Amino acid sequence: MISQTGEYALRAVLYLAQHEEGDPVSVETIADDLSMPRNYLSKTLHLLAKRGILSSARGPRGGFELAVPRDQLSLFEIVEPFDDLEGRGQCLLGRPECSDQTPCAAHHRWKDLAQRVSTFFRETTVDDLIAEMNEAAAGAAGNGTGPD
Amino acid sequence: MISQTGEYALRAVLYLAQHEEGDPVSVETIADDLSMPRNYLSKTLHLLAKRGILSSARGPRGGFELAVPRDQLSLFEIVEPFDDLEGRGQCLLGRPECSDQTPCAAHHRWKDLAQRVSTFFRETTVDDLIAEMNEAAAGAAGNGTGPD
DNA sequence: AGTATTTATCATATTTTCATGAGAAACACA
DNA sequence: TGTGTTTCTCATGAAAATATGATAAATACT
Repeated sequence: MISQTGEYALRAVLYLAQHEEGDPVSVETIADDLSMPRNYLSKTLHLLAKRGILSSARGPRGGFELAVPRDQLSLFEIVEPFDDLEGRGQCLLGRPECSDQTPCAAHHRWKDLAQRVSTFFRETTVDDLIAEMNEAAAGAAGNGTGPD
Repeated sequence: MISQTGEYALRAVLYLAQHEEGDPVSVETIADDLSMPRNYLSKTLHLLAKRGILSSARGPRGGFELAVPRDQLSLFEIVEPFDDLEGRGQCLLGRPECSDQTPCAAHHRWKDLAQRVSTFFRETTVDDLIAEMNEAAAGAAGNGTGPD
């Protein structure tokens, strides 16, 4: 659905959202914890910083941190620099123009689903996912399954 | 959503479904009409033939044609040899295992949509798309917009 | 049999994506 | 001012996806 790079971006931002207290987090730490290629992640996060989604600082006590409140940061903004989620690539048959007026063979059956995917990325925030993780963790704890 | 190759496969099969009367269609013809790389398409269709979706014949009057009734051929079968639509790649965060029991942060919000996409490919047939094209064409004809 | 046509197959090239490595630039702290 | 830490940037490499070209194998037709 999304590229490897987009997935790295998403997971790294999620990680930063969970470690918001205190100093920024270094690429080294993120890459180690999430098993990602260090320098590649560095470039990826740098681009998100240029987009204003993260802030970066060099030198000791430097690193990356969120530059936007978690509940105002959509998945779309994180992934969009790396993957074309809308516009081109929207048409299942790859047509540059595919609309209600100039539909491809799949248009009417596909567009609703494509729209839902688009909406998912635009309306789901980082905060939503963090909240869901916490709920899942809490649910597991009270489940008899136990933590760990 | 799907790879270039998967898209070629889909469009070519659709083309074959629209030209089912008479002789098989040569790769040359399809590639020309749909603006696809000829030899690459040849390999792509060859794989579909090995899967039993198309039948191929060499020599004069040879070419490809559907080996399965249009209304029994799902988009899934056509695209699956080229794109992993289910299983891996299903998890938005790329986890090898992601289920209700071991959910990723996005699992609960994403799975319904992923399921819908999966269902779309499994349940939509070539015949469905052809029918929709014909309806669209008929609609345009009666619309005042006119054909052409 | 011979010839033209068409798929099948192999070798290779190109492009894009993903990844690694080294050094420059900025910064905190002593 | 110096030193170590970290991002930034560039150069390069590896792998996968996409594409091209040439030839072999099969077939229909004369």
